[in-house]
Amino acid sequence: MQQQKKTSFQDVRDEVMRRIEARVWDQGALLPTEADLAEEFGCARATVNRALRELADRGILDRKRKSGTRVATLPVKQAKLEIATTRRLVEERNATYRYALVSRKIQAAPGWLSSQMNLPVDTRVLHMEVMHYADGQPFHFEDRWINIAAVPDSETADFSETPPGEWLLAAVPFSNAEVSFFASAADAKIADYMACATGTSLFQMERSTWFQEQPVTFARMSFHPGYRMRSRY
Amino acid sequence: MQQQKKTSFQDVRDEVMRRIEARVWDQGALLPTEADLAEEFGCARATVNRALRELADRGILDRKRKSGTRVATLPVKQAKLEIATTRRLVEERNATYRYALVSRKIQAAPGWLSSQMNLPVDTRVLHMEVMHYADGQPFHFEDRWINIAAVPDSETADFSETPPGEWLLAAVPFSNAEVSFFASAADAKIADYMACATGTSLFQMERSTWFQEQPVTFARMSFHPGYRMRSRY
DNA sequence: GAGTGGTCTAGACCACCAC
DNA sequence: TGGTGGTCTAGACCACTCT
Repeated sequence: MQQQKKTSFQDVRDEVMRRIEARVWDQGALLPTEADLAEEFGCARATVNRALRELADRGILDRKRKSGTRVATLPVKQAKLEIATTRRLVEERNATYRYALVSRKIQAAPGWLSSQMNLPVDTRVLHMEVMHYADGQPFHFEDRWINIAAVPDSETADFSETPPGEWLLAAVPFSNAEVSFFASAADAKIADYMACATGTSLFQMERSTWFQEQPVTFARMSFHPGYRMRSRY
Repeated sequence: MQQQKKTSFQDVRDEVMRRIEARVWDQGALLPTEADLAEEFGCARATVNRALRELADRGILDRKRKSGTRVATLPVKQAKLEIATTRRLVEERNATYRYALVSRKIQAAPGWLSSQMNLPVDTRVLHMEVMHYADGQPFHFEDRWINIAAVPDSETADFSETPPGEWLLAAVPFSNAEVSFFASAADAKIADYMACATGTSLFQMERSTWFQEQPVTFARMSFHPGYRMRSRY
């Protein structure tokens, strides 16, 4: 039996993390320089650099040229939320996914939408209401608005089988989005679709999407009563 | 005027991203090998590697040994949520933060908590209820449970001035957490503290925290009516 | 077996910034 | 102005996995 031949950046990263947790280096403490650590661990400086960079990306370390590397004082933690299609959300729960197009209409953008998406007034938009089901139970109701100018094909696309979210993901694969989560009471229409009482507290998500600075779509999703969005960090 | 001397990994990353957006490489398409790209861009293979690795970390590319690098077909997008102290949340809104300790009691862990945090039954826990205000308006109500065995100092700590969340961040700086977000109706007690009607739909967050496999704390936070949690990706 | 990404090395130069 | 992290290079070997 002999030791692993080389020191990997994971080894360095894990050992540094261990020392931080063990308070060998307390919050705000200055770490040795990359060169010193490289010597201690018997590896190249680039290896130490990659290890420390990864911890800095996670917010565990603060790094500054000349000043050196310090343990972050108020670690800013980040929870990562996976934003997937509804189909995937449902199937991850081992439930059967079903989708229904409720309504579809081309119209001029209402004022609140123009302002929300930063669209010129009276832009032509495609408005759809759709429902997603998990094992036949209401999963969420989706109010979807698409800027036709940004995605001309949407005007003639068939959304009776393919949910607009999935269609857009294929049509505009790499977009930027702004998302917000909140709670609100079910109005009569949504209560009807969700098969719950009016006024029931529902988890909701709104998302605005851009592709190369151009507004593409806005969606409001109202989840079934009791829905939880989970994450680890 | 002359060109920048060297090709940076950012240059490579941005150019690859540009080609993906321009559909030069469509979804699922196989990219050239690292060696080929290095030659094309006139840089070292390590530079290409770093650029592609960064895009793979973002979920834009799928990489496999032997198979090569492909444009991800269903880009799994990740929204990053910053989990900060309530003080910071409030001050980011340019509001004045105020905190109040409502109740503090040491007791045996109730069954639901034992099961939630994976604690032995009847473990001694510190239970606190606290309120956070923004410009004097209720911001959120916090139901906080601390495993005294994991953080012995908590038993004698003074929480009349320092919120438990901030105290714990200093006491147990690098922990793992599981968080869930949902909507529920305000009960009588919370409605009272939040100065809203019973039954009002509130955005809520629950967080369980561990440090080195040991359960540390559980908190349920009920935000004021209308609260939105935002993120970009 | 062979092709591809994953990683490490040793050295070098640069950019930033506290002193 | 010097010290520190940021990055690039050229080469090498390894690990995974497809065929």
